[in-house]
Amino acid sequence: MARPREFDPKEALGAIMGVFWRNGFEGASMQDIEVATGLNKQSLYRLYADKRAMYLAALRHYDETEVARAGDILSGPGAPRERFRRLFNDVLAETAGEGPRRGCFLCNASTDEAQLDDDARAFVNEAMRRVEAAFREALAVTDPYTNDISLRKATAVKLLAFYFGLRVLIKANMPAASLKASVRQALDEIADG
Amino acid sequence: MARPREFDPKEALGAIMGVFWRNGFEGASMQDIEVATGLNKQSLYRLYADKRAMYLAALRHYDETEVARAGDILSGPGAPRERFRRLFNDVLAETAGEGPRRGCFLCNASTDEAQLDDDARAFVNEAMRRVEAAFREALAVTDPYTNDISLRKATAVKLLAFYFGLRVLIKANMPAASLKASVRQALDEIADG
DNA sequence: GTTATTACGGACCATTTGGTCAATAATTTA
DNA sequence: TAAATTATTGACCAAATGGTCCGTAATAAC
Repeated sequence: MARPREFDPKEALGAIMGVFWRNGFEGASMQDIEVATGLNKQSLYRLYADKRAMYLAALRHYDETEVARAGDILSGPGAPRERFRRLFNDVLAETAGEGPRRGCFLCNASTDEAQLDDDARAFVNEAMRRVEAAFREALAVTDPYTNDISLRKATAVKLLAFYFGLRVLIKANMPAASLKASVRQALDEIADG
Repeated sequence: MARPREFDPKEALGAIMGVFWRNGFEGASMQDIEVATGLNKQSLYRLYADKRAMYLAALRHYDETEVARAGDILSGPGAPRERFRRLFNDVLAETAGEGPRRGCFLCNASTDEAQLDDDARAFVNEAMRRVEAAFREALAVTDPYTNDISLRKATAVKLLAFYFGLRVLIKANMPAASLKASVRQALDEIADG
């Protein structure tokens, strides 16, 4: 039929996500995106209607990779405390190397709120709710969370706040040792059957 | 000597802070700032060298007002749990009305990191450390925190993460009732002599 | 009132922004 | 090989960006 595409759209999307994750919506210029993807504008604009569509696609991609990863960890084996230990350790891994601490794209996006259209804002809020739901389900596997629904809900939101706050502190370069100690305490407060 | 200024620079700074708080660095245009302050560019540029200087001044202003307010609350009377109850209630007050939920300027600024110069980044991180120190001091007034320093430090960072996470969730429009329940649980976990 | 000094406001500037167009190159079908 | 279709590229555009300049207005000192 016609000339085949020379690049992988999924790979490009990954690069786009990286740029928005690091720079935010306004902070990312189309030139940044061109450089990061190695594509020029025309190729990008054939994939996405405009910059907002790219941002939304980046959010979705984050949801399908990073958020899904957290979901997988939480739905794995073990009692709640063990599940959250895996999750928090996974997050803390970012503090190990000397690499850049990117924080949580959802938190960053939530901050960008003023610039975001309704679709993006709604998506961010909904993704956060899904993380909350995953937290609740991870708790529900043992008592007292299995039966005490309001305890389960409150604990899930409390851990969710801790989780996002942890990622903020990671981005703010809080020393890894401090963060580890706080994680240990947060985990100890999870009831373990 | 000369014509007196017709506006109050502190008032203008308050308006500037509001704009950056809401929109972030890149998201705030000079025009936004002109509108918010009611001043034109020339007057603004006589107060500040450039946009970055305005942003840094806005951060300092936030530190001197909002962060200081948190410090005041935490250094007030009462056992740790009571102090943190006051702090968290103060934060939750933002969820009461239908007004905009601005979140925490420090968190937002931390997110803007890529755009920020070293001064601003350093200031944000340092301000967060000061909040952490205020948390530690609020805990230190009663046992077991008075004597167990490592417990005090870990608890302070844990509460700090919860605090920032709470503000992220507030901005993400999490229902006030959920947040309140999580706060109650977080408070209950503070040892109270 | 004159002069020096400062504030103000709008016109102005170069650059960058997100976004488009048209010309060319590559590929498949017929 | 010819035609049709699509990818790629760089030139291009209007608008908005951060920032400057300059003429005018207002005030204080003398």
